[in-house]
Amino acid sequence: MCEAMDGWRDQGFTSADCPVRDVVDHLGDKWSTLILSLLFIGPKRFGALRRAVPDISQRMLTQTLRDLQRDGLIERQVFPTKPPSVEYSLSALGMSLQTPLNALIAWAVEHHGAIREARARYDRAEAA
Amino acid sequence: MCEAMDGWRDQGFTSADCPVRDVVDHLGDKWSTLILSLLFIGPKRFGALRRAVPDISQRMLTQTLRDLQRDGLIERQVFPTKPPSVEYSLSALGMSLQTPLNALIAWAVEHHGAIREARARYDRAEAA
DNA sequence: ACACCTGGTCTCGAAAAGAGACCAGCAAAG
DNA sequence: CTTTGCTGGTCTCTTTTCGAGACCAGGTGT
Repeated sequence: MCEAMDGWRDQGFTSADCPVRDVVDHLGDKWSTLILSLLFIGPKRFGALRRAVPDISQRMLTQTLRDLQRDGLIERQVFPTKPPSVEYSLSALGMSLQTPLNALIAWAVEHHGAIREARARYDRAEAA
Repeated sequence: MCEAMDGWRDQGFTSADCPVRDVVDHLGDKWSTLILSLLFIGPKRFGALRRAVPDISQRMLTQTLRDLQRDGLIERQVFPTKPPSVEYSLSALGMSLQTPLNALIAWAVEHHGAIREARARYDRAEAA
């Protein structure tokens, strides 16, 4: 697809290592963006994240966190407390994502109404 | 999760109609972002999109386009040519997404290397 | 008559996600 | 001193989703 990236297409990206694919696919994990936006506020423990996103399964939370950690966006730190607690926090790389991601979130908030209207219109039209 | 959205949490969003969920989930469709980034360049026909993204199945392309259309981000126009051709283009709403989405794409391009390194580091560490 | 272009839809097997049980280790309650 | 609960996970099972590829209509070129 990097055919799309006007200025970037000449840099020799194939589908496989196209930055857009590589990065956006992960943000497209449905949960990743959500988790990141929570960590923008500050470090959170596993349980806190689970409570903050009630409809994520424990399994997916674990997996999402691991993926983000693997990509170097977040850091995992285990504290040897009585019930050992695990804290997740943004890495420097993760921090740098904050600005563009927040811009996107702001767009979402601003145009949410328009999208819901468009959806309703579409559904009404196809019902006929 | 809208607990996360500092300023927005008090506006009465539940999980169900939280703008972040509603919008980001769709961008998280893996293909949506890709298709949108192609349409930022200009209107494209179905076949052109399929050729531009070689590893998308026809089924998913159709579905992705329909979802984007439903959300009012793109418009579909049928031309009654000999083999009827269909052109997809951005709506005004879709246009407004261009700036924030491009910011994200720019981030992806800039930090792609760092992510790949982090990934390699992680994989090397867990292999031990 | 034949293959072929267009933009799709239908079916089927594989892969991924969700729900929920289960686990170890320790602490406080009873 | 047994029970209950908290911690952060993993394992299994079921449901959803996805990808590959066949098929379709209708017109055109050969």
